[in-house]
Amino acid sequence: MSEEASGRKDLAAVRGTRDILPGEVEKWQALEGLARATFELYGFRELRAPVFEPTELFEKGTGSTSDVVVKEMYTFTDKGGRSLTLRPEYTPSVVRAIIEHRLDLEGAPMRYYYMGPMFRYDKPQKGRYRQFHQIDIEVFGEKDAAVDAEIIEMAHALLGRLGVEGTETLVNSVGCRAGRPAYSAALREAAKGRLSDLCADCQRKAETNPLRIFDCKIETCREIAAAFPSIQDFLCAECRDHFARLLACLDVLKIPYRVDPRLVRGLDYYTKTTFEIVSSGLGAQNALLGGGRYDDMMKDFGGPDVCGTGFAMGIERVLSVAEIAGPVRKILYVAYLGEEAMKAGLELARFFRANGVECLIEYKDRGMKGHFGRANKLQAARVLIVGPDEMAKGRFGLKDMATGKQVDGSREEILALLLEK
RNA sequence: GUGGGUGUAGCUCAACGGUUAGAGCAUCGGACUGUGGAUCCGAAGGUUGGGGGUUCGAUUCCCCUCACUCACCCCA
Repeated sequence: MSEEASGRKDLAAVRGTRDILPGEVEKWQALEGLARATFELYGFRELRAPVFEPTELFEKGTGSTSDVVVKEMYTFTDKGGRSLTLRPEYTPSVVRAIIEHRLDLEGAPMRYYYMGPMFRYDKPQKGRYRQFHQIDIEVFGEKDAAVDAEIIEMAHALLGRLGVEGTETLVNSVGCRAGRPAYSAALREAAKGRLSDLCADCQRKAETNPLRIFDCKIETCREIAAAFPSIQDFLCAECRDHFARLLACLDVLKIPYRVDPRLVRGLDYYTKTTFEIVSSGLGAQNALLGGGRYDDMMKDFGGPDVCGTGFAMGIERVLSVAEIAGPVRKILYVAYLGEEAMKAGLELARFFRANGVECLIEYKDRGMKGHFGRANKLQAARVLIVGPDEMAKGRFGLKDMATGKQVDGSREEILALLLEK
C-alpha cells in the first residue's frame, strides 16, 4: 500500500512547516534587513547559537512546568545517547553562551540579537507553526527599568519601519520570587470562594493556573475576576519602584501603553517586567512580540548573577500585517539570434554581471518575437539585442520595455546607460 | 491534545447518485524565421487527498485516515 501511495503527498513538507518561495522570500529579506539596521542603531550585535541544545537547557531555563517544555518540544536522542532538543525559544541559548564564553567579563555591552527558526510541537493554526521564525533580542547586566522601556521603544521603532499599524502595547509586572507565590495563593483563595459561579474551565484553572482565569471570555467569569486581588498589591517595594520607573520611562519615550494586570505569559522565568505588543490584524494568535525581564536565569544556570531582559518577535505574524515590499528588480534579458550570437550574448552577460547588472540569458533557440515575448513574460526591464548584424558592427541594441524606446551602442556605452538609472 | 469547516488540473472554481469529470487563468505548440503585451487555433495536464464501505453504478452518501483551515489550549 505504501509503495503505491502517491509520491506527491508523501513528499510534502511536514505538518506545521512550509516553504518560503521566491516572491515571498523578498519580504523576509527586507524585514531581516530592517531589523538588523534598527538593532545596530541601539548597540546590538548578532549572536548565533546552535539550533539544538541539550534538553536539560530548556528544562532548566524555559521551565519544567511550562507547556512549552511539558508537551511541545522536539526532543530526540542522538547516536551518542545524548538527549537533544530543537530549540523552542532562544533565550536559554544566549544565557548559556554568555556563561560558556564568559562574555560578562569582556566589558562590551551585552546586547544581542538573533533571527532564526524555532520549533514547537503545537497544533498549527493561523499565525502558529511547528517551525516558526523569531527575531530575538536580549540585554544583560542592566537592572534599571529604563532598559526595559528602551527595548519596548526599539520594538516600536522597528514595527514603524515595517509599516505595522493598529498595535497595542501591554505591560505588567509579575513581581519577583518573593511576591509571586503569595499572589497565586491569594488568587486561588479568591477563586475558591466563588468556585460554583465560575465556568468549568475556570474551575480547573483555579487549581492549575489561577492567573489565567483573567483570560476567560465568559461575562460572569470576567465580572467575578474583576473583584479578584491585583498583582500590583503583592509587589515588594523594589518591584513596585521598578514598575513605576518603567512606566515613567515609557512616558519619556512617548510610547503609548496599557497596564494589563492579567498579562502573565507562559514561560516560567519572568520577573518584574512583562510586556506584549498585540495586533488587531491577526486572528486568535494576536501577539506580534512578547518578552520581559528574567533576572534569575543566569544565576540558576550556575553562572554569574547577571540580570536579563528581552523580547521575541514572531516573523510570520509580523509579516502578515507588515507593509513592506521587496526591491524592484531591473532585469536585462539577452535576446540573440543563432549559435554565434548566443556565444556573444553569453560573454556580454558575463561582462554586464561583472559590472553589477542583473542579467538573464536562456538557452532556448527562439525567434526575435519569441525572445520579446519571453522578456515580457519575465517582466524584464530591458532587452539586449544580439544578432549577426550587431556582432558585425560591434554595436548592440538596448530596448526599454516600458517605453519601447531602443538605442544602440558599444557594450561600454550600453553599460553606462544601464548604470545611470 | 479537544472541537468545527474544507479537500476535484499548476491556480480559482463547476459537475441531480448515472456516458469519456468540465471551464477560466497559467503552461506548451502553431498562425508569426529581426522586435513584447493582443487575437485566433491546437495540445498537454486528474487514480476527484488516501483507504474501506453502501449501491447495478460514488466526485456526490457513510466510516477511517492524512492534509489544510478556524477556534479552544498555549504562545511568536
